Amino acid sequence: MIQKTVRIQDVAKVAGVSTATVSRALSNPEILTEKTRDAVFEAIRITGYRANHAARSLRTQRAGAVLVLVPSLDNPFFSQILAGISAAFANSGYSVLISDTAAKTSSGKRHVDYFLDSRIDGMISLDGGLTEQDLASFGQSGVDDRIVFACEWVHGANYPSVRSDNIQGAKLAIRHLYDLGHRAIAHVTGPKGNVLTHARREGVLAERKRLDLPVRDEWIIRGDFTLQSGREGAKRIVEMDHPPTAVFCASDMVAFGMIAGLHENGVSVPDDISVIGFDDIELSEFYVPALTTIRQDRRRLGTRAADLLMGKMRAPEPDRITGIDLLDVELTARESTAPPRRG
Amino acid sequence: MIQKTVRIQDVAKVAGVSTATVSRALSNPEILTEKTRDAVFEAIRITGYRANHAARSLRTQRAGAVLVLVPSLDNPFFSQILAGISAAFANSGYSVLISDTAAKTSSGKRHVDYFLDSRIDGMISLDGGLTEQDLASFGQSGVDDRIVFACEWVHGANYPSVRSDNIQGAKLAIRHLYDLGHRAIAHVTGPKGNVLTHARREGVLAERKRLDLPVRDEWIIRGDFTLQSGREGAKRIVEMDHPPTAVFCASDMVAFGMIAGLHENGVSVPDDISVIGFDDIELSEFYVPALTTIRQDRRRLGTRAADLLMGKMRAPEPDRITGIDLLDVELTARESTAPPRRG
DNA sequence: AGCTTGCATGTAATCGATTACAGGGATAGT
DNA sequence: ACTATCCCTGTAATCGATTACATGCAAGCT
Repeated sequence: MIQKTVRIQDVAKVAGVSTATVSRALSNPEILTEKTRDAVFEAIRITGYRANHAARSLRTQRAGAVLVLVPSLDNPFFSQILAGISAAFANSGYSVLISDTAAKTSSGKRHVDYFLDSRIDGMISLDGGLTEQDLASFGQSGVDDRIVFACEWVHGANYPSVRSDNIQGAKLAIRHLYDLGHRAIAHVTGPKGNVLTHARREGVLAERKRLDLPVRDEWIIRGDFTLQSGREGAKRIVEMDHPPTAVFCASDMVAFGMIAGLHENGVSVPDDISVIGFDDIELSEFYVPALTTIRQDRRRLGTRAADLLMGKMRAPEPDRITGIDLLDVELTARESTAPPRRG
Repeated sequence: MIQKTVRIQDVAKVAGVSTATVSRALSNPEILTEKTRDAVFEAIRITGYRANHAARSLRTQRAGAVLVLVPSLDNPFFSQILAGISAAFANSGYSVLISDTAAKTSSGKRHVDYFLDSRIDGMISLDGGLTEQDLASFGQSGVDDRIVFACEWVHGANYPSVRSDNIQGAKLAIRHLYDLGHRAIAHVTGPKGNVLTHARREGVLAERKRLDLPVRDEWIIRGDFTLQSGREGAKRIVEMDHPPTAVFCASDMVAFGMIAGLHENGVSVPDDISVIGFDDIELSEFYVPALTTIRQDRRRLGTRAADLLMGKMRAPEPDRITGIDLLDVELTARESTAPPRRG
């Protein structure tokens, strides 16, 4: 049964008032007489009226939606951040659109298009790897001040961002391995150019230096946050003349790939080699061996970013605060790390 | 630099034509003279014009967006389905909105609201657990024929759906364990009321009967597709007087939880107990032991559903085909299953 | 030449909600 | 009683793109 659209006029007619009054009942109920207000709400109930989003959006020049850019939905790491964002926007009148940047590359669609088509009012990017071109487009379109980064960020650009203390996290990881007695420590990094890769490696190098640990170029292994890259890292390690006794992986997914890869080669974790990850996704507790890792407060990363963006979108304009909101991380020790085997 | 909005009028002025012509250049370029068309495109280039989505949507009465309902983004199972959906809609003019139904329950927002606000033209639900109330709302609003289910479906309701052959998958799993020599086989189900739970259990029971396997009530264990429920299942199993020698888990995530839980209790997989999952998410290959599982073609599940929905949305109306598109599944044998230990 | 046909383009109504401004009624003050 | 004030409500313009209908022009036909 298709029922033809109920317009604000229909409600007005039923309630015996003007369209303006109906509109006000919805946006400013307190300025109406109680009697009028009740009549309108009753009419809305009777007619089953629902505001047409397109019409409202056209008139108010606001889209009522925000876009979240996710590097990859394959990685369960992002789910809790998204949950946090969704929760924060739940009763705000904004819809949350999610777009997977990895999937989107195939189509030629650019993200600034969402702004330019006035489909969104703001954006949270969990992807720090936007192209120069994208960023330039944002600048030119004057939407710069409705963009917030979470988790990742863009090096050198002045967007507000919420992020974990990655350097500190990496230091904690190295320190943990050191305390267990490890000296030969390898690190599987994230992909080239990624800001997290850089920050975490920086933490590794700093702590390694501070503790005066032995250094070997081959112990810094390029990865890309995927399971597959962890497995490849494992292959590299088992072929080394001087293999490390412990590996710090730049993400939990990499750590899983690493442990799986070592396992395939008959190397046992943590008996032969210790492995530590980064993120503390839910699965880490359920891996075998349970993964020692650096915990990020993913949900808070999301809610903070959402609150930040809502503030930006509400602000009159000149509020060009581009602060960095740094969240603490902590070590979660489980089974995948242990003292090195006595040679 | 904020530049004021370029309207279709501005383009028309620059090109020396009417607004109608500009509009036509965008929607029906072939009906214009080459000369006019070029002039319009040139003017669009010069002015940097972008169509206002709200205005177009208001006039055409189409939202240009579809909504995908996901039970939980925590489960990486859904990522590839989403990727498939996104890819299918990539150049269709539709945006894809993603909503996590688990996260949404906290807010009072109902999914039919998206239709009623004319924010979306159609919906793909990966969640078969919509409330009666939701379904009734869809029916009343006459949006029934713009809804497609993928992966899950609603029992007894006549929505078109794309799904894997769950019964067959369960049978394959049981058969695989049987062939390895197992006779005492347990099954951790999905949550109560879920259609997948039902189908997979049905497959288990049918195959168990066909192979004349021993039956024990406690060998059917209630789960809910989560890691946690797998772990709890493991706890139940280790406390049994007559524990099974193999367990078929209703999802890979449950299987991971199961293996982790068994491990915590000193039970080794597959040496002591074999475990098989369902889904074949990417991680299954990287778990230790690598998980034997039933493979679903997740990406195709997504693209098929998307194509189906696009057809529905294009159709004149009466095309009320409510078919079921059943996709084949296959067994992927890995390390987590092995012949039972010789007592 | 006069008339039809067909095609390209223009004019203006329209989608539905918001809101500036106008208007009207009640209350209070002199 | 008359006027000023305030508050509530109504009228109508507006947001920007689409499209039914009108128009005008050129080509083809008799």
